[in-house]
Amino acid sequence: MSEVRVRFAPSPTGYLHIGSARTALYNWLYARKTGGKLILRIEDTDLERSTKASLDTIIEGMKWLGLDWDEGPYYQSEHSAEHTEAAKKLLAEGKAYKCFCTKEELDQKREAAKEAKAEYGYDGTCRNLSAEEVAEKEAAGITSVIRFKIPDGIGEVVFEDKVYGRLEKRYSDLEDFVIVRSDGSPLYLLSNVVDDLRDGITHIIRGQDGLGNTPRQVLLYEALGAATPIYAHMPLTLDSKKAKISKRKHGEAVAIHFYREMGFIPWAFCNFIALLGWSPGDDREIFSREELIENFSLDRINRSNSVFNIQVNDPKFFTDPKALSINAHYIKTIDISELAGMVKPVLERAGIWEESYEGEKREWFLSTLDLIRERFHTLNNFAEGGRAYFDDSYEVEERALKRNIVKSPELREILPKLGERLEKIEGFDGEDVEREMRAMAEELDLKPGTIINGVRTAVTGQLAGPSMFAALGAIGKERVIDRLKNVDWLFKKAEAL
RNA sequence: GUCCCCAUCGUCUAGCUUGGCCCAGGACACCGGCCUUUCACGCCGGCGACAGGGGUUCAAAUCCCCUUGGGGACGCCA
Repeated sequence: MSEVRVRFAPSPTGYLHIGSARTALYNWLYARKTGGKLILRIEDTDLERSTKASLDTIIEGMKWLGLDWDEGPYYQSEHSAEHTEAAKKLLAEGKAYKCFCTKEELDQKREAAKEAKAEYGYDGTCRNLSAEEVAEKEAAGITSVIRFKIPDGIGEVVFEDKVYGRLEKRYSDLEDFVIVRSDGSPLYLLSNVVDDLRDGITHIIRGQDGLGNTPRQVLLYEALGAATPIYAHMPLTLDSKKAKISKRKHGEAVAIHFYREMGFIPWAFCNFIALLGWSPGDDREIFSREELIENFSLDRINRSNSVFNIQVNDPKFFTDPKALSINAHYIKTIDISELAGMVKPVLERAGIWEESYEGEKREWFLSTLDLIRERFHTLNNFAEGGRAYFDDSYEVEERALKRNIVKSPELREILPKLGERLEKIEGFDGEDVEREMRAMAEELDLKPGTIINGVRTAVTGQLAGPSMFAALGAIGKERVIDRLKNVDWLFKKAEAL
């Protein structure tokens, strides 16, 4: 059996979104699994809408996701001569014909048919023009498009889809479609087939929205005297209202770069989208690259569409909760030095990165990450909820302020005093600190929790976090004492509430 | 309007090919409890689905039909 060759063929008319990323991922997985090749081909024949900026974000997105390709990028627009050549061949063989209907006429007919609730396919006006009629119209300077001629008779196109099984389409349900515009430029249906032929594509893995094109493309392969590739149509990704995901409607929340900006680990994101329409057949949901490649197969792709459950205006989730939970899983379990490499750019962007984290403070940096990563969901959390561990510029959470400061105004005096007491103790290990706090609580006849939670709020700005004493150890004696002695800002904030 | 595809918890899904092991399993979310100085940590528990109706069969989530619902395609877009 010959080598598997698959392709990812985006059109550069926007950013890479969830749906296209998943298509890219499935193609990549299949190529890697079979030891085949993934070809990246840019379908830029729509010059009007294609942009360089869009192309760049698509490539960046692929790279960020870690989906590498073996050939390309190839550009469809560079092969338009081949496409029109193929069209001419079909024309010469009588498998296509020139159509002189104008766009306006056709639009009108389509509108009329729509209103009359009738079928609105092409009616075949120019299908049987004689050579003389064609010559006459051309002599009169009327421009024409080239239409592919659907075979006559009551036959049907039959093809096998890896996901949907055997599919058939009657010729009578197909209309003669345009393959070359009146300006001589080729159209997608044709270009796509010609390119796939040239690139030696063996398997076409694409979204189910391409299913309607398949019968026509199969006909094109046959007319061109070529064997058809193997098809695998994947179900679509819908939004929570069950509408197809689109850039226009959903904006940033479906853009790949959005997930990078929000602090996703690339592979965690791949892991998540892989599960939108595919499952291994058992309960596993977390896969390393190698495991996913190993387990992936086309025939375990679902047939039904899935919902990408984006939450809008949800204070807790900015995207599908499951995506977040998978990301959190990776944050918790990934190798700590690998995590450090991912947190670095986040801290840099937040302006709180220090070179020493890769030098003399590396030990401290790694153990601190390990301490706080437990309850984080995104990499950005390290610069948000984790900010106090790295810098003094942290904010205080309103909920923490209300619960731990507003209710205990006496802390305004107590916290600085605690700072002084801690200053006097020898070391700074958890036990000593804890003993000191509890002793102080007893002396003042307060619940230990009041002091401990007050300290948490003052020193980290957070309501939640790791064990307080471990946290203090990570932040360090000096900074802790400093923060405890200067709690006025907190109480001013509390008063301002 | 025509054609095509799909249909299991709120969401992602397992089970459907080869009916019985499924009064349907897991994950996320949600709710409750425990742990604790705290928590979007952890642990334990709970809620929660075979769209509806007909068949076939000793037996149907699994097979067949109809209805309903959802999606897609029908461009001189890709």
